[in-house]
Amino acid sequence: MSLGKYNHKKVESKIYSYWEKNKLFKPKKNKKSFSIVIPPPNVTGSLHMGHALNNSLQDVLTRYHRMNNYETLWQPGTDHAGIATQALVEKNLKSKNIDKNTIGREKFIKKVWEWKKEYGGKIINQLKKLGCSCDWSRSAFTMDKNLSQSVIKTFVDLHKKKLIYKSKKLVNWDTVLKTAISDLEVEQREVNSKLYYIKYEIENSSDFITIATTRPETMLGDTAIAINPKDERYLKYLNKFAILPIVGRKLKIVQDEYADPQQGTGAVKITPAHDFNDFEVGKRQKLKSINILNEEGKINDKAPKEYIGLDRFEARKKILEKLKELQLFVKEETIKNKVPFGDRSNSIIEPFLTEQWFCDAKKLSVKAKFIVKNKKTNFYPSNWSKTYFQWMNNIEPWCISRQLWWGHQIPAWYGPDKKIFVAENQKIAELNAKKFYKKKIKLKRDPDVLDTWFSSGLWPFATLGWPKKNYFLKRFYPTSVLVTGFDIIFFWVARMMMLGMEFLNKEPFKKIYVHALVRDEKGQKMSKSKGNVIDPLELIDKYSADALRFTLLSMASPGRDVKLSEQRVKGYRNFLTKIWNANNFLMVNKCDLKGEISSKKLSLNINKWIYIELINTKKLTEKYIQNYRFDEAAKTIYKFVWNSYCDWYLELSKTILFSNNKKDIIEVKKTSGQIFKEILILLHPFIPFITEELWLKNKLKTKTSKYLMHANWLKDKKLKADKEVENVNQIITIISNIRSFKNELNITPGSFIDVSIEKIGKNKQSLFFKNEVVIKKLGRINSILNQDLPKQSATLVISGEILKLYFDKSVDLDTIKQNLTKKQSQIQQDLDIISKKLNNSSFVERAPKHIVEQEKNNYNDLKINIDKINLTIKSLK
RNA sequence: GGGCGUGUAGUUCAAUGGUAGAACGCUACGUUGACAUCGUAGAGGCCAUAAGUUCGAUUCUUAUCACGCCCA
Repeated sequence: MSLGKYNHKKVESKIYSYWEKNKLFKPKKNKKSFSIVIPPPNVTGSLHMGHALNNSLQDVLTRYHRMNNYETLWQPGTDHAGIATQALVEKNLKSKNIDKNTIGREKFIKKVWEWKKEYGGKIINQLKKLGCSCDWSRSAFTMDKNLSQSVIKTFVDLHKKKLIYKSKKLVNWDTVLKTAISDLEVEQREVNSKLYYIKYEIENSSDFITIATTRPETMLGDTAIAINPKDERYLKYLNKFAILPIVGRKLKIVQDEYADPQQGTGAVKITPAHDFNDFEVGKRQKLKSINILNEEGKINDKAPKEYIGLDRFEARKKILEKLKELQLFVKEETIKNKVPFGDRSNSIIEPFLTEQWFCDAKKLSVKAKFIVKNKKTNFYPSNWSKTYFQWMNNIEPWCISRQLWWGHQIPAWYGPDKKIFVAENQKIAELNAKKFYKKKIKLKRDPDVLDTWFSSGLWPFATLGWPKKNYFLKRFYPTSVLVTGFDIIFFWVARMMMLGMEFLNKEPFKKIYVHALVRDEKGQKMSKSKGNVIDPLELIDKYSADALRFTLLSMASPGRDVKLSEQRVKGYRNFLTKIWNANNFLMVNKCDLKGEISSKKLSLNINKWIYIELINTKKLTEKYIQNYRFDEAAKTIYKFVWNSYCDWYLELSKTILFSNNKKDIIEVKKTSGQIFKEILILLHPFIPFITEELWLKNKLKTKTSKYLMHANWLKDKKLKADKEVENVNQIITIISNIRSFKNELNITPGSFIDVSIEKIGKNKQSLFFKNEVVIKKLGRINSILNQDLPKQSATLVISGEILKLYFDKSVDLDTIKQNLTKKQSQIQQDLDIISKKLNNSSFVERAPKHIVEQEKNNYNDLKINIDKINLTIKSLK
């Protein structure tokens, strides 16, 4: 009888709409609370494998706690992704021949909002496909009004505390995006470069000093040459001047430790406006900084005419040509060096002298470090705290202003004399200005916006309502756990810790679970350019969201990358089918999922056995979830459902279901149904769709809800394993042994045989007779005899007990002997090892007693076994 | 240069100071009372190398060799 196949496509969308319609994602008042804030995906983004893993993990935790009497909030939302979004909308407009500068800031921002309204929900819908049980009614966006207010308040407060300040410094400048970016957004890449050696003439002399540089174009901004104080080669030039080629500027020759005698020629040109090290030298030596670039990376009017307007790389070429012409070019060497690239624009980053807003991260880091050191916040795996400290200990001022339009505009206004008024809004700023200037003054607002991570840094409390002290903030802050990838520990986690501690004086998360990256099956990072990207939505379409989730979860071992292959997803799809079919079996046999049967009242050994297996599985699963070992948790349930329940229990139970014993049949129907119901509950956090579907299909319900999503996990029940339960394990061993034996002897597995247990001790014989029906059915046995038959038999030894099997066709004695001999030598090997140990007096003396005892028992067991085998081999001769 | 991590079955990964496990793949065979997206059985490992600690090391320590990532 076929009961139809599982159609995940229909089921998953249907089930999700039920949950949504019935508002099951909202927190329900309960004793304890549990909260997670989602790492907000970029509003421009679409779901990739990293999101799939990250959110599957969060959903397991959320659903698990929701089903365990926690008032549970999974706070969702998206990030406005300043640069990415602006670039995207800009490109869209460009394709319509609209330039953002002609329509102006206000209209452009309107366009961005329009774009957001139309396409910004994409990733949210994709998260829904994955089954995420976020409270969507609370969905937040970093540019929302209330979040913007938190951002402004944060800025103003930090400014008041002098933790935010404006300063003229070298920053990392992206010449494509025309904005400053933070250190973290710069990627150092090793590339093949050339080191050029250039002669600078010494003033009033025929001498030259040779310097080496990879960036000759910056010489236009040179203001000194540095030599190491210990470098005797150059002492003669001290306090003299060199003449900057092409430009003709006089450069002071200064002593500075920064000049490394081992590097290049040991003399180094100093360009304070275009190199971070040179900038420091410039400060020490009180040098002028001459900026020779404009914001597009082109040479500006501080340079000789012929170079003005040239791109930096064009200028490099021209300058080298000119130097050759002037015979000041010495040589070039091919070298490898690290060059900074912008992670968004992929262009070479320029150190660029500008005025920017900075946040004093060093001061903010103090409390953030303290809280982790004191274990109020713990990393899982704990090693990540090292990464966290390493960065925190070497923290630099955080450049927070960006020359963009899309983002939180900095709440700073300028008077005509550039006096800065930082305030929550223009009115207050103007009021302050009025006080300051003693008259009404028109102020100009800072055009820059804040780094997107600045607002993301407020995420765990701003989304809960801060600075308002409402119910959600009180109930759910600090959040229980943050689930995130290691790649944003600095970007995001560290900043939330700093800002959370600064403003709420409480850690934003109690735990930080750091998961790995998802790679392809060969271990390569997935990237569009490599073409090895596996689209989670395609896998969902093909195999279901449940299968994808289960795959990702069972592969999420700590400290290891997830190497995803489609085969695995397929395998777990089969698991879903298995569950579906098990349900079909229960339906066909009218098993009772709704009835309750007390575990204490169970009388059949197989029922007790499966019940105990269930309890153990549940305990283990709980332990693993609490330790964030989702891989082990998934494995544990998988094994229980497939092996214990489907392979053994359901098979064993058939002997009763198809018998005439009404009382036993009822007990089996109830037990099989109840265990299955518990399986649905256990599995729900991992594979929510199919479990909910089966729950609804069976019309199961709890006191408060008809949805599985709001059911509770099995309460701890105690059931002790008694001898009868142990017997089930023995029965399984016996059946397995008989099956393998037949297989080894090439006996058709389907054929029925007779078995004699005459040689088995009387007390153990009862096991066979008490469980005769089961052993006969699954072992395919005609009759179990307590007397050997007068015909040819094959001898099988199972844990030291001898069984005689009678086959219809004659059996090759040699094969049996071979088999026994093989087993004999295996056991002998083990025995040798153990006896060696037991004969070692220092082992017996020093090893813990229970280990010695255990080894002795092992020895005895093996000895009995091998003796029986030896006897059997002899009897075969 | 500093830091972190990983080397275990064909593959992907577990576990463990006391006889090495799983999944997938592979091989053979199919018993129609849920399931071939299945069942039963089977093959597969000097636990990277070397030394040390220990009664005992795949597990702890150190070194070496590979590979990966982060920071400078």
